[in-house]
Amino acid sequence: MKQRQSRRQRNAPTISDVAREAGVSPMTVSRVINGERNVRERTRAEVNRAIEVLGYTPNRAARSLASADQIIIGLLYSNPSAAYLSELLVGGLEQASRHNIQLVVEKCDSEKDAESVAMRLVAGGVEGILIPPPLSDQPRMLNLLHSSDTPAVAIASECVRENIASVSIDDYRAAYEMTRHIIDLGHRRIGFITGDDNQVASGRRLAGYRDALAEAGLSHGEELIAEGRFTYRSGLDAAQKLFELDSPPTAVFASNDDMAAATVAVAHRRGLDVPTDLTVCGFDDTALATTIWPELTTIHQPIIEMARAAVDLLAERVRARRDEEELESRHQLLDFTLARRQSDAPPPDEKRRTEQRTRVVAEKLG
Amino acid sequence: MKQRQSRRQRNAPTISDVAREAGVSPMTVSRVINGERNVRERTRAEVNRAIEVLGYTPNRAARSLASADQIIIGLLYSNPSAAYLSELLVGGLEQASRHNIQLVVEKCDSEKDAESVAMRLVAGGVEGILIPPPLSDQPRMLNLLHSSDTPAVAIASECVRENIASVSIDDYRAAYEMTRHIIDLGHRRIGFITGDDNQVASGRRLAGYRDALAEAGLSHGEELIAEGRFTYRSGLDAAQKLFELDSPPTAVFASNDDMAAATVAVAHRRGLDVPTDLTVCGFDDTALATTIWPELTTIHQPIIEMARAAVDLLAERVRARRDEEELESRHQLLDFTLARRQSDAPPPDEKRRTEQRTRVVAEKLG
DNA sequence: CTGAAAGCGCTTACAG
DNA sequence: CTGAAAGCGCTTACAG
Repeated sequence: MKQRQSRRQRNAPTISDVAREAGVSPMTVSRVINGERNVRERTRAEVNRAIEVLGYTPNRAARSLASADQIIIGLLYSNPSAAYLSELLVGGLEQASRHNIQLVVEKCDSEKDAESVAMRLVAGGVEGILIPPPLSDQPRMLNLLHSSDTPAVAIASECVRENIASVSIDDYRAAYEMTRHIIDLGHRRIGFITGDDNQVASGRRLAGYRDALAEAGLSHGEELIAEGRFTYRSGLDAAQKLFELDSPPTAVFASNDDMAAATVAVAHRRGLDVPTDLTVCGFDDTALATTIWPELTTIHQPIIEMARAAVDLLAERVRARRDEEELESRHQLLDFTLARRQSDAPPPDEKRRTEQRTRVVAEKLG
Repeated sequence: MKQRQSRRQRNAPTISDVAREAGVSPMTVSRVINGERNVRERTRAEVNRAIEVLGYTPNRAARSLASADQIIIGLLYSNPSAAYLSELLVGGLEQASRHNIQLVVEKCDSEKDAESVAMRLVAGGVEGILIPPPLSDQPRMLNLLHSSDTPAVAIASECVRENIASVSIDDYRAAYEMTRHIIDLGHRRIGFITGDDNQVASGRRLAGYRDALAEAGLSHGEELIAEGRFTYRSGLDAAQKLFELDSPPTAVFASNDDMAAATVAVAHRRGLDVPTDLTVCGFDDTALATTIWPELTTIHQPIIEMARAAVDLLAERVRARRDEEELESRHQLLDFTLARRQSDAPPPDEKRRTEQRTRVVAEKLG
């Protein structure tokens, strides 16, 4: 009879080696490893000695296969924010591997697609789902997760659902502080470009801006608030509108970096220097913020940490679900920072502003 | 007889479920999953359908337990290209998990840091390293990997080292084809903004531009070639220089999107419409290309596929190394595509161009 | 307190 | 090109 060739490649000692060395069964070794108490003290000591002698380390793959304690969670993303995604993945993967959690990353194309991909993931054994923006702001998506009772954590969204947790920064507070920062520089007429109506963050950022102004006694009408939709294109139009005001702002705070960049472009076309003639601030701290010139003062979100926190939160929920515990939804807020760069400055003095306005008018006439 | 209670906790589909669904043996499913080629096309299709239907994901623990051949590789990146990174991760992770390879993603801050992180990875059991740009263009990094005899694959770099493989697109060919595209639109004076001197791709892109012009009998002096360094800022200066020529170009081909975007900005400041008055093309197809207005015509690199290919190549090299085989370095070229968008058009007719030039001069004098 | 048996989900080695 | 069998290293469920 030919001997079947062994399949072992590494020759690390196994639980059976330890058992043989200690003169017990593998089961007993397993008990000792796992700290179960129903093992006679002498037996335990003997096993520990054998472990020591052989330099035994349990095989992780075998453990999680046998115990079925591995958690698989999914990260479902749609295309828009690629720069965002990279940080998300870095943070998420790190935390997942640390806790022996398998993170399945899936892309979907449309909103419709997202729902079917989510259901396929769940059908495929994924026990919880991580939803980054912009998916985390789609009511249908959240409703689906909610009604299918799938543990889920929404990132950078505070959409409240009973059984969905979230991790985000305090958009209201961040917008408030940015506005304060601009006020402290000496600005009195501060324009604002809003974000997309159907993202929750948009409203919060606007509210932060409003409250900071009100608190400083600078409330003015609605003319300094221009509507945007988070796209560069919409920022172009919104900035245009602000500059055409009879008394244009000396600073513009846009609800994201794309629109802030668009504002800088429009300012340049009109011959305004940033920040000497105009302060422009953004939100999000995407790659664009440090690509263009001048680099944008903006709000930085700790995306990597948010991803880590989201993984932890989700793992906790998945375990709770396995144990059939009820878990209330939890909304975790992480700290943002105000990244100050080259696009802000005190307002131009009155003389320079008059010169400018004259120049612009002259060009129009010419 | 009492039925023994099942131990399965999650009810994820297994390889047997897929096999049953597809009407084959688990072995065949395993072959399909692992991309072995000795499976009939029809069988393979059927298995893939079953996988899709059930939403099957292989259990990692079981795989690595059974195969005992788990490979750990590292992806070492430095900060610059975040949008790039996300695609890299998506492609790399997917392929890695497919082949049961553990991908350790590590970030480093500086070039110096990169070297120590690389060595730490290797000391910690990582058997091969993936190097994306801009690290893949740093001679010291490559030399280190080379001399420490660590299997490595450089992405988007064709730096030749004996034992380092690479995956990239044909930068020369891509630049050649973009230049041809601009010529075919009718342009005769085509400006070029170069990339950073110390990246290999820069030279190749320039050569592609040069050869396309020469072939079309359009070679002119060096005046239409402006030096850039891949940054937005350097693009601003380079574009400025091109526009100040006595006979400025009607089209500008920048060596990357950042500099193309800068060119658009400068054109706008000078009152030139893109693409009516000026065609601007970029390279890389980063997020910026579709953020700004007009969206840029540019060269798209299949980054996700490059990452996949890089993982495969690296795994092959790690295995070869385990078996103590010699493997010569391999340089794999993938296909790029020319993404045509809104920033290119035929050259303005002569009349309009004269008007423009007059306007610009008038502004200067005024 | 201890152990024999079965099984986790996959792959290797072999046979057709 | 396909499959039956054995085994990876551990744990669960059960029986003493």
